[in-house]
Amino acid sequence: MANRTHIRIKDIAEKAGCSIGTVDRVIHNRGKVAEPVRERVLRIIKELDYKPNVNARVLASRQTLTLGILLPSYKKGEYWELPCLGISEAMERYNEQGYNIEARWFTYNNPEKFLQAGMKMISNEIDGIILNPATYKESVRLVRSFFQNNKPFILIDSDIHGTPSLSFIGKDPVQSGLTVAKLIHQLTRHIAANKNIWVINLSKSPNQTYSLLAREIGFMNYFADKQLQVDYSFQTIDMDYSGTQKVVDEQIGKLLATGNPHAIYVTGSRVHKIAESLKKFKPDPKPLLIGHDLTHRNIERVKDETVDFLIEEEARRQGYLAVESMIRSLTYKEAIQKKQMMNLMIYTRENLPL
Amino acid sequence: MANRTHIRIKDIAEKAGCSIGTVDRVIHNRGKVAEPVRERVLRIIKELDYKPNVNARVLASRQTLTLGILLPSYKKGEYWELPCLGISEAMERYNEQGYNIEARWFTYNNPEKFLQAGMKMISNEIDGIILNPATYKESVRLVRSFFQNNKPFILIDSDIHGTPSLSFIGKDPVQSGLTVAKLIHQLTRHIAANKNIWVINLSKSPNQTYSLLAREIGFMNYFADKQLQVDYSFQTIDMDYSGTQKVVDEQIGKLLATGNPHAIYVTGSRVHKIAESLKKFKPDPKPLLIGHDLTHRNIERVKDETVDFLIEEEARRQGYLAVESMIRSLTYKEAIQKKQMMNLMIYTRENLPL
DNA sequence: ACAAAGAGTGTGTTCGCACACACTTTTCTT
DNA sequence: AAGAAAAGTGTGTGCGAACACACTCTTTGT
Repeated sequence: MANRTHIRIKDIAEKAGCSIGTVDRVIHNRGKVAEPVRERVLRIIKELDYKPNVNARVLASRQTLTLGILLPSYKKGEYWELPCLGISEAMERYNEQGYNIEARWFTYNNPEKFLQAGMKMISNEIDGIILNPATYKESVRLVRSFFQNNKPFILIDSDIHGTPSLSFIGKDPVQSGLTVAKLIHQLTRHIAANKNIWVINLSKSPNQTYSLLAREIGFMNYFADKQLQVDYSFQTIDMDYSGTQKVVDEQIGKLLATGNPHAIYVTGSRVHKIAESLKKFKPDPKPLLIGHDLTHRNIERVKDETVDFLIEEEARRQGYLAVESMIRSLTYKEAIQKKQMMNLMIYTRENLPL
Repeated sequence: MANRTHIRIKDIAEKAGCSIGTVDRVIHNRGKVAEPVRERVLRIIKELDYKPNVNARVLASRQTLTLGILLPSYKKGEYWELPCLGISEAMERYNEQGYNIEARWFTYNNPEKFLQAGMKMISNEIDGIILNPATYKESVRLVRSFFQNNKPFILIDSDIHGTPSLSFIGKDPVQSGLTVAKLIHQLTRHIAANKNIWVINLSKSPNQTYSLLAREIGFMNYFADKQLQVDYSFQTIDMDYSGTQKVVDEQIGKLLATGNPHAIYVTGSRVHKIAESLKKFKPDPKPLLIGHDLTHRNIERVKDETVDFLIEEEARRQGYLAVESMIRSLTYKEAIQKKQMMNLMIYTRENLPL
């Protein structure tokens, strides 16, 4: 019961010898306040370590926040569904609690659409933007416009370094590659022969190219650092994934004809496609298969152990945090952590969630 | 701006043709309400899917919640520090937001103390209890008292099945064991010889015994299921950890004299002790070393790769969620999920957090 | 028949903050 | 010097829910 633990703006006003209205003006940087008074109030706020009561704030300011969401288009079960689920979850949760958060969704499947949709958001009454950057050039252009139009934005999944974003939420793809390399190294180190490793870049949307490449770089770096090139031979395969399983099958078939790898690393989220192929060709011994992201299809393949390990970067949480960070920033002008790095999770059949 | 999205008790009152006071009485089950009115109100609440505004609630009800925390005693850097950090973090966060959460901490290092401290909490003005159960017998006794005295409680880390707890927060230790087994299996499968595995139970506090045993069971089950007994030979070692590294060293020294294992699984959180020993004896080839929990010391050993993998069960988050669940339950009478299972994380040098 | 007890209901204040508004005092204009 | 503009400040209302209180209308006992 007894709660004079929290200090209120009223307390500050009393100590500063002014009214709560003035304190309010200082806190929100609005209206005019005499300089000495402002300083006094700010000093007292610091001294008393004033923390605004979030509940009272939300209750009193019945503003509606409109978020603009700009992400690659996706089909059900694909990677981008996960961040979207996180975004929706966060919005629901905040709305239930009395906030008024709205979203305007935009998707893209090529750089032009990306730029186009992004520009639309500027004119609209959108308070903050959450986006995944497509190609570098377009992203830079877009971000510049955001900045000039004073639209705060948060990047998720892929970063554009040196950008004036509120925050980047995601993970260093190089680190992902390193982790996969460590796994493959450890899992194959007792194989006597020279180890044959495939690295498959399976993607269609050009936007993913960067992070896939970065993963590959991390992957290769691991082996280079440990000077393991003698024991391993690598083959990088860029598959232009056009949509059908058949195309994948064909290519895998051809490749298998040239030899059976000990391990396959699929740098994107479509490792299940490779798993399907492998199911058909049944190479013996079955190569170790590692990929990324907990999509439904990938999870199924881990369950039947055609995929051995999945790495994931808390895709869903990325979306959740993006919304949360944006709300905090917009409604309380709170400073947001510039980089919010996700954990890298390693999943296998035995520790799948659920 | 335009927000008639949320419905308020006032809206319900209007539709039901009564005052907000009456609605309030229905919602909180207090005071007298005519049966037909109560039913009408309840119906409307359902129909309109009324969700109370959390902010208004917290703001209006300036109650102080006192939580009783009953956990094993620990030194800095040990496992139980992690859940405690989570608990503190949650309390801080909620207090910052206008709640008034207090905690009363109790620790134990033997079953008697456990029971004793637990009983103390009943008499005190404690609104809810978060505890880790010690031995089975004492836990059952204590939990019965809680129940009879109408003290809600949440179990973390270890479960007592069939207990009338608000929630259990943790992970099935059998699953942990399975996961470690999978890792060790995969990591050693290409070793030609018969594989020699040590399972070390290193603990002093009897309360941990159960989860350690369960992990061992899960571990063994994996190999049994896959009928791998032919390829593997296991040696279970119960080390009565008395505190000094020396004792551990001695025992490890003796064991190594009898042969070099291919892999070592330490079922508790003290794998760093084994790592230290291994550093001294330098068995060649270095056995694979796997243990549990992201304690500082374990993290150091993963960094220098004397420990190869750590499994963890989101220890910190367990504490956080326990507090959060308790608050939700106490202040809003919200129903809490009976079992909140944590993710099993696999960590190695390349994907350590931070 | 009248008071007391009980059942059922409505009103008003409060929580801490946001924000609109009104107000006073000072400083410019011409 | 008078009026306008700017600078600076305080008050009041409302957000949605909790809770105390006061009130009306029955029912019961004597």
